[in-house]
Amino acid sequence: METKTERSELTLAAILDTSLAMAAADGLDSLTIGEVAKRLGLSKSGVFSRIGSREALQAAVIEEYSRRFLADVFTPAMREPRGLPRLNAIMRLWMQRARDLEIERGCLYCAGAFEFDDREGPLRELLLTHVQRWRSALRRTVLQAIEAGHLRPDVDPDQLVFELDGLFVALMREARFLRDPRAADRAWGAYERLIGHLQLAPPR
Amino acid sequence: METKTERSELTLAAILDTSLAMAAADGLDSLTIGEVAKRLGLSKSGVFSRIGSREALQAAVIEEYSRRFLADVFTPAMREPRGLPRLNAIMRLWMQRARDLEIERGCLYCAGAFEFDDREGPLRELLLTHVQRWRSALRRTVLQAIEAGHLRPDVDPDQLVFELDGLFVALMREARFLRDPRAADRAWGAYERLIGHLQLAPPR
DNA sequence: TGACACTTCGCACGATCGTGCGAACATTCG
DNA sequence: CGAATGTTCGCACGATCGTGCGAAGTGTCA
Repeated sequence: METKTERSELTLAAILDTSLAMAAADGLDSLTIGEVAKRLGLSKSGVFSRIGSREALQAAVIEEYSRRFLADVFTPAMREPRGLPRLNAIMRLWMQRARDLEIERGCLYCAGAFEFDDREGPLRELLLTHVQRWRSALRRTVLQAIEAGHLRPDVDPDQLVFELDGLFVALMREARFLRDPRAADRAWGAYERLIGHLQLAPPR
Repeated sequence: METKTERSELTLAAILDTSLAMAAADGLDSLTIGEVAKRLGLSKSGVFSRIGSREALQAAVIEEYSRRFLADVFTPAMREPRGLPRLNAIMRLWMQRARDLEIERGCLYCAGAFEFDDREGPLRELLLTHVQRWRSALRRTVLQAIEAGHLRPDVDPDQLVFELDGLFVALMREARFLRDPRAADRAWGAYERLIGHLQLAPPR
């Protein structure tokens, strides 16, 4: 069955893709309708009529980013067995996505966090929801690794989630602001050392 | 001797203080002359004539932030003996400043890093200079701790600086975006565990 | 007192932003 | 073919931005 892709859906997808790149790089604030239109060779009102409003576009960008993030990192890792193997897969895929894409394009979860840390409103709420949903998934995986006996039973899952998630914010800053090409290696090294100390049977 | 504080210097100091608060909270981008004027009860052109240009104000804010940061964290820590005591003092004062001030006002080094990660220009250069100067000081302290035999000789100082600095970016995000009141405790706990594994004589 | 320096204000400018509206265009259907 | 539907554009609006310029206020000193 051929999906009835109307022309509008194609332009909408193009708008979303361009907007995603702009927002990840410079933040959701500097995502302007005029700039999106210019990059796509459309008129400002042409873009506007597709998206309804600027805030709707920003919300759509957040949703789309979350969708791709989960598809790249979480979904493939779910094929690994529960516990430490799955946690390792998550971290490996996460870092791989960072190395292949986000060091160039930027990470919306990182940039957005510092944009919306003091601002109230539906966009903050939406971003927060997605970030916390991801952290819950991470926490669940950590708990399974403890239950499976892969990690020491006295591991505090919230503390570990804080450190794992924080590692990525640190990686993004190191790679994109300081522009240190060794950032990805440093982040992976930090993870290996961290998880090594928390395993039940230490590696050696 | 009474310093000849002209009226203009007082208003300039007030402008700088207000601007610093605005920039730390919402970023240097959303630091607008009109908003500064409104908060101070001045006219827009009154503010403008004091600062010369918007970019000059942003640059002055970066300088002032660095000055206060060093005065709060680095200068007092220099009174501690070289090596691990001084490193511990730095981390304690840094976290204390975070807890007392920056969780409320925001951290310019963190917010600025994600604002200027993809943008070129003199402001990026200025911010980068100050951040790297701070990291150099941190690195020097780590090296002294290794030389003094407080830390294991195989410690990679750049890796450690990455993790220490990254801990703060993670702390800021956790406290300000996710608004977790346990963020400061988690960051301090992560530091203690990290440094505990790198000491020559492990604590036990 | 009048002259002068300094500080601040009122006002206007061009640019850019989001948004609304009616016209132009393409496509499909009767 | 004409009518209808959906997509995009041109244009205008009010708001806000940084900036420039001349006038008003405020103080100091001859």
